Amino acid sequence: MLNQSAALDLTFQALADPARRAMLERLSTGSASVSELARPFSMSMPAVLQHLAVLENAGLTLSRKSGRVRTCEINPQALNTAQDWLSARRAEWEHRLDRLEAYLNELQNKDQGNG
Amino acid sequence: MLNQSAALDLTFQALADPARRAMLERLSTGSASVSELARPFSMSMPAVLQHLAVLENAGLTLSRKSGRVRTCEINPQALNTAQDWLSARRAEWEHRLDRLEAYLNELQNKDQGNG
DNA sequence: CATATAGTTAAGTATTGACTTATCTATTTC
DNA sequence: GAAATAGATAAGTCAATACTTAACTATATG
Repeated sequence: MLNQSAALDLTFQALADPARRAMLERLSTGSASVSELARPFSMSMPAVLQHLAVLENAGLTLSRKSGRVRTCEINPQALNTAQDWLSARRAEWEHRLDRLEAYLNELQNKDQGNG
Repeated sequence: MLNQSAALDLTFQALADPARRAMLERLSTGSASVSELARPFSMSMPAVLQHLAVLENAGLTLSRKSGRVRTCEINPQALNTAQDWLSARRAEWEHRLDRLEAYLNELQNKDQGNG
């Protein structure tokens, strides 16, 4: 069990690499084998495996092996953590802007009363 | 000018650190000086400045100096890049699930026809 | 003007990250 | 069952991160 902050660390860290994002983009269109995921990259297989380990460790993907083929897929709830955090920040920030706007309106009304 | 992928690299990288997220959380409630942002942390001032530089370099924050005080704030459009990417992935992924569902329904209808 | 305050720069260290090559293990397929 | 295929593990390299302390520069304030 991982605390919220550590989960965000892993998630954002995993998303910070273009190769890993590309793998997620591929996976968001359907599951794929390791070699299939590796194909677009000019990168050794161990490098690809490390990227996949980062994704899986962050809970962004799942995989199971059948025969000699490992099939990877996106973990449904995966992006929630990240999206929720971003949404919360934006909500807070917009709330603050609303308050500021209300305050400015109030000031303006007072000015009109005084003018 | 930065390409889309490099911008995402910087953004997610910046978000991957708990101290930087905490600073953004603080800033999403209103602007703050450097020392104000530093206060909650048991971290040297240079370390705080480096975190702030990462945030600003990623376009997540803005700052200006007046007198001897530097005031930092959130950059409005900052979280868009990250949020858009996450939304796109989720959209793709859900679209795929919809297609799968449709396909499974189709299969079921055929089965009923054959039953 | 002396001193405290707010921030900045430089330089060094220790850890983590993103790879590499080489080697090795299972599974298919012919 | 020999050879190709799919993936895994080990170990090492190089650069980037996340800090540190020390020293320095402005701007306020008593």
